Amino acid sequence: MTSKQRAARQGNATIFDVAEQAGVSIKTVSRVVNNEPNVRESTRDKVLEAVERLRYLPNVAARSLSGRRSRVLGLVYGSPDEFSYMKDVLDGALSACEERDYSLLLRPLTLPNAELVEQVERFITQARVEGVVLPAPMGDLPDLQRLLRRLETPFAAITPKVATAGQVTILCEEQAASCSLTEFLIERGHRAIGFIKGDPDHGATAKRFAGYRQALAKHGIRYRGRLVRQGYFNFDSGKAAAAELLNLPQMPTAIVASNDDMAAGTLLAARQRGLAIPEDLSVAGFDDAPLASRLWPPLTTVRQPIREMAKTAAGLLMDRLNGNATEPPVVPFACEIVVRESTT
Amino acid sequence: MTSKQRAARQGNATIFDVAEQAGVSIKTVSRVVNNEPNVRESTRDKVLEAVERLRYLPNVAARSLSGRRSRVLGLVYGSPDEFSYMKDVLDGALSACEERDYSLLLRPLTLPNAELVEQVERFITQARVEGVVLPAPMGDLPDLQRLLRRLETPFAAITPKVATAGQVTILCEEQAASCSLTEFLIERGHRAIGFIKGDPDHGATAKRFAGYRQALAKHGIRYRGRLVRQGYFNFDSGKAAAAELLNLPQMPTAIVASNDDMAAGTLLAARQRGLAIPEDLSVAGFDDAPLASRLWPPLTTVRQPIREMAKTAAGLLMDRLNGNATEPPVVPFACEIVVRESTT
DNA sequence: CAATCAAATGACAACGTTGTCAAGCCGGGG
DNA sequence: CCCCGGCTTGACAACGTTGTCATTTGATTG
Repeated sequence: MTSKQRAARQGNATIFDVAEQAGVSIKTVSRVVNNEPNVRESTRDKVLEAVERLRYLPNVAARSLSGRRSRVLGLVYGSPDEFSYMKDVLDGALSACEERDYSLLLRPLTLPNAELVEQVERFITQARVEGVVLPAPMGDLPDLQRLLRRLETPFAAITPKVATAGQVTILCEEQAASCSLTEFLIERGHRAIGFIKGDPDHGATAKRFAGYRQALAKHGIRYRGRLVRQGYFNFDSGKAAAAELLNLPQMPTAIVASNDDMAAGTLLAARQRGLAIPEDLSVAGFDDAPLASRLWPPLTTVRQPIREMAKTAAGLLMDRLNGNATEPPVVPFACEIVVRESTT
Repeated sequence: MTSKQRAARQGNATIFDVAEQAGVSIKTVSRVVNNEPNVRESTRDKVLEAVERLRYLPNVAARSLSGRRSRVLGLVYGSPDEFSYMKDVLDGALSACEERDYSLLLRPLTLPNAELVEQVERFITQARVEGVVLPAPMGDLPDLQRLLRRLETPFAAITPKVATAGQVTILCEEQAASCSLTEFLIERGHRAIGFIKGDPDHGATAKRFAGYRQALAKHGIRYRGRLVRQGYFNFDSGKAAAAELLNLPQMPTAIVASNDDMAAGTLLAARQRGLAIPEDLSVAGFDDAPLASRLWPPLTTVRQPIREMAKTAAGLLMDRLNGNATEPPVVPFACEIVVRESTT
């Protein structure tokens, strides 16, 4: 059986088949396929033609085994995380990987998790993951960062914090956005503005809260702790927190929830008290999840270009892995306020 | 440098290190690690101890290259698909893969797509994907099925159709569920029941519609085509279709939408006409997306155990790949009606 | 025209595992 | 006591690619 027949039968030609077809050595084929320099133009053409004809695709396992490079990126995320967020992260990361011919391996994690370090270490060493993308709030876990540094595995964190020295950091200006959102309400006459915080373990929580306080301070409005409640980025906690705020002797005229799911909970709590939105209460969220535009009334919220952020994160990470280190690796992204009908 | 030192430095021991440590050959280590028979108990213990001590993890690339097996499963999905659905599919498939030490590679596809076959072929051959999981509606694409058969790549389809002879088929009894849902409304006195169909390219669309008609027939209610509108499984199409139904001279007293997103659109259309839900109009959806419980009023809908279905799909697929073919590979799953407040 | 040097190409080992096949070991039957 | 056969074990090739280094080629220079 000739190699050509073998290729046809198995549906995948090897580098030997291409070399034979093009009348060169396998090493030259390798050079052409990997865009290495020092190949004569005519030779390159011959090889590319053979590649084309045989529909040759390099075997990733052999590549990974031979070279140092596995061409695999890892994506570590919290499995119960809001999924519209993860969808965008996934889309962005995958599209970056596709451009550079990388694979993306997923590692969902349930938090909190005592075995986190062990699980991720296993994930990285076994699959020879070259680099890891950490969408928020994964970049905020000190244990994880320490592990990645120990394994000398570069990573790209999407996070509102800037603590990841030396690593790719995709920064969303959440504090500024939260401040703008709060100001938007202040400018429309609101003075008693409630705020529902997110999960304390997420870096975004502090930033969004800081933006709220910053806006109050800027406009000389006294901060009142009783207008602030703790939530956990989910519907039920938002509903409960909102119910408390609406029970206050002096009910706020507006509530900012730290994400859309909690804003949806706020809407429900308001409805249960017979309040009209936005006439009796303005409500704003964060994230511009698909949910936001499906609710009634549609939510005023803050949109982050998550997909682009994730694509940039993965892209810069791969650039670094390949030595094209474009400094500085800290890239800020701006958020945008989306005004809908839940606010007056 | 001894192999032990090398292992310590690089963070990953090889099979040689383990063999040396345990005083056996690499082949014996391989046998132990892969749970192959015919290894003396005492030998097995020695090896396992060495594995433990060196924190040995087999190199997936070498495994893939050497054996026929890549231990990689592919998940082909439509990238704009409803993502709560994909989240469950992903969760389920990943958890099955984790149990069996497989990796899962994702291949999102935008449909319709002329290059579909080429893209998937590349995906499968390059990464040496052993088998493919096809969540609905991917299992309904004839081109894709033909390709997979040509590549001799087994697959597991999650679909309401039963057309995938010889392959793992995870069946959701959507017609029965749709029938029950419609009957639920009929039993509560509704006679003029509108129906919003889904995307014609999805297998689920026909099944859900058939269930609706079945229920009408069963209760002697005449089918009226004007009460049925075409939608495309998204919010806007649902809203438009509902608006048409609500404009009818004889407005339906209930509307069944083929998924929750279209039901959300229906809610909005009803609100814009000043209708009270469920007093003036009952609305029901399909899928029990997170959205369903966040809307007002919360949606009556149909829940499918998607996560379990995907886990079973991936699990059975891997069992087949490993020769543990437990026939028959057609597994039906029942749906469940979730009654909430959008129906009277 | 020979010497020199850079560019182009190739031979071969290495990557870490599994598959194949042969060999060693051990107990039981003739 | 020897032989047989099954359980254990090991030696070695193979998987398909890249890295290293040597060799060939071709042009340039003295």
